[in-house]
Amino acid sequence: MRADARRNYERLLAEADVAFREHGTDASLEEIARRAGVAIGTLYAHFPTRQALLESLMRERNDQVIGQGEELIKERPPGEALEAWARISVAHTTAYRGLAASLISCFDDPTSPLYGACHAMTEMGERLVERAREAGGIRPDASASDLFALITAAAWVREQVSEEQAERLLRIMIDGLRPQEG
Amino acid sequence: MRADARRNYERLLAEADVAFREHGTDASLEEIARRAGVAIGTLYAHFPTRQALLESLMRERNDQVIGQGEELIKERPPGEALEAWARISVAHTTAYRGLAASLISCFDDPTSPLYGACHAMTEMGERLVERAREAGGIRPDASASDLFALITAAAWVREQVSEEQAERLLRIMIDGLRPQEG
DNA sequence: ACCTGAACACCGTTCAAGT
DNA sequence: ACCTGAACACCGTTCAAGT
Repeated sequence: MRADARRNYERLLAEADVAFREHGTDASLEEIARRAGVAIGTLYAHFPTRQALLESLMRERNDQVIGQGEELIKERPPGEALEAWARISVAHTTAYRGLAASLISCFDDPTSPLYGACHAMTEMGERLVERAREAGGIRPDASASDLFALITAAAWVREQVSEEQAERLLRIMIDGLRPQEG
Repeated sequence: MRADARRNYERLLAEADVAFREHGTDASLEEIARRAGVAIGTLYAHFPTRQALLESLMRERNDQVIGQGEELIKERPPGEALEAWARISVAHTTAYRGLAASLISCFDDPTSPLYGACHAMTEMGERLVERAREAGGIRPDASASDLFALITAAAWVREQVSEEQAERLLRIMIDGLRPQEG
């Protein structure tokens, strides 16, 4: 990659982050290009779709979330690790308004640039769920895709509503994941 | 209201319903006007905002949901009534893609045309929650706003994902609403 | 009292032409 | 190898002019 191209790439990512933070994932691509000091065609050359841009922005952060899952598995009892990782993932999915929707909609779309990210998260979820299930910490029928739906739903609520309210629903969902009597 | 105005009003509502069903609540207003056979200005004269249009579309349906809540209170035990009404409300909120977001975002915005609908739903939720709480059917700290968040979150998931997956998460959320051990 | 539709501002996306 | 920006298609919203 040529040096000027690399520089444009970095500036586009930085401005996209600013714009997505401020206006959500629907932010204007033209404004991102303008603020990065490049023509709109340059943005499209580097990122053919909005999802591709989003994927590049999330990549590092996503790796971190997976890494934190590994650590939790090593250091914490099953139920605790699962809940802690769910909370980390919700916070992660709250980076931009609209991100939760982008993530859940690529869950079963292998052609999406974000599919890899979803898949990696689901695999880590699978390990945490499996471990908690063996320990009897969660209901036996709970799956990794339930956890994924729970995380994105909690993040979506968090986008729209007070932190207190979002926390209350997250509490209810996590409790609902535990073994049920009767 | 003049007869021709009334006719335009009705046609706009009918076409908006078609468009929202097909493209979600972000459907093109210009297309709705075009299909209704009126100029775009006429649409704006009848419905100053997209939310106002949505509100008119939901009004009847909303009254029905409240009415069904009344019946459930009369005919069913507290826990059962609550769960049944939650399911009815989720289905109601699934009418158009994007409706769950519109509803939750007007929850604490009294200036929104949809505020009345949210408020009515929350009041009915309050009655059902109160009744279930007295019977010990739900956790003592659960509130009507928790129920509202739960319903919209479940509807949002349903918009994005298979009915089976949505049902699984709804089951988890409703179970999490029950009294928790420990 | 209601309707029309041009006008304005904005956006996503492509692609021929430039360096 | 990469960048530019005009061109096209589309949309939301307003408002002066018409009936």
